[in-house]
Amino acid sequence: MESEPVIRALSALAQEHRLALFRLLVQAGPEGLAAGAIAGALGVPASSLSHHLTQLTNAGLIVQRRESRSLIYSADYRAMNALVGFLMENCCGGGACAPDTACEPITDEERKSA
Amino acid sequence: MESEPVIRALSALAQEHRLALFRLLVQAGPEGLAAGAIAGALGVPASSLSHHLTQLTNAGLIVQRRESRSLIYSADYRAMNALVGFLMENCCGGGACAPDTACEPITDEERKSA
DNA sequence: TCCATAGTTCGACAATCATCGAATTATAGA
DNA sequence: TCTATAATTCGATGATTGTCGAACTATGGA
Repeated sequence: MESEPVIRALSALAQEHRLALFRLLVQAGPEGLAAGAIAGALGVPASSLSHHLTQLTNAGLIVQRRESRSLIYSADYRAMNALVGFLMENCCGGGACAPDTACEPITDEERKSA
Repeated sequence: MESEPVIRALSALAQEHRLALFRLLVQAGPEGLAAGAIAGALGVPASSLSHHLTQLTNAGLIVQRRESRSLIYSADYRAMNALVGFLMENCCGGGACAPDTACEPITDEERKSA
């Protein structure tokens, strides 16, 4: 994987409203949400939201589909997973560097106790 | 976890040189690398690099230690893992949304075939 | 066709960010 | 103490980004 699309994805997520938006869609699941519903949930003006939706779409993190007059957005889980994989890639030079937990996503247990 | 530190971490990584720098440290393992060695590896002027090192440090993604005249930087794996956990949090509303692979990091097999 | 609804594009402005040389601070050795 | 090495801080500059109202485009129903 090239690093340029990764930068785009990270830049897209590195913004308060877009991070909230992406997480909203991640939690909404494959059904997604209409642009208007998102604007309401986040309290962001329509034109600003549209700008953010474009950024996330260009980054490949979300996808758009039309349903009558509404445009429905949903998270692209594969893109998110690819991003995570890229960050973890060749952790510690590919060798044994530390307990497994150090190179894998934290477990639910760890997350709750944090 | 609050979203503000997550934004800081994502912003820190959303930059060509810092992403390369962070990945360099991830691959270098716990031993880390001296600032000068990093500057050489990335081909970035010392003052620019220092700026980036500060950003990554403030984001909690890397840590610094002194070893004689050199300052050694190394990746903080826990921070990276916490970041990943945050992005995955409550995926699909916490319910069964899709095959497991959709909410977990991709496997090595998938990564290679991409 | 005409109107209402759903979103996007445009344009301008303020704010933040990356860059890099010069000056500065910190450590170690002679 | 004096010098050399290692790295950071300072300061100025150009570029990118977030914001939002107004104007525009697209769809669907009467």
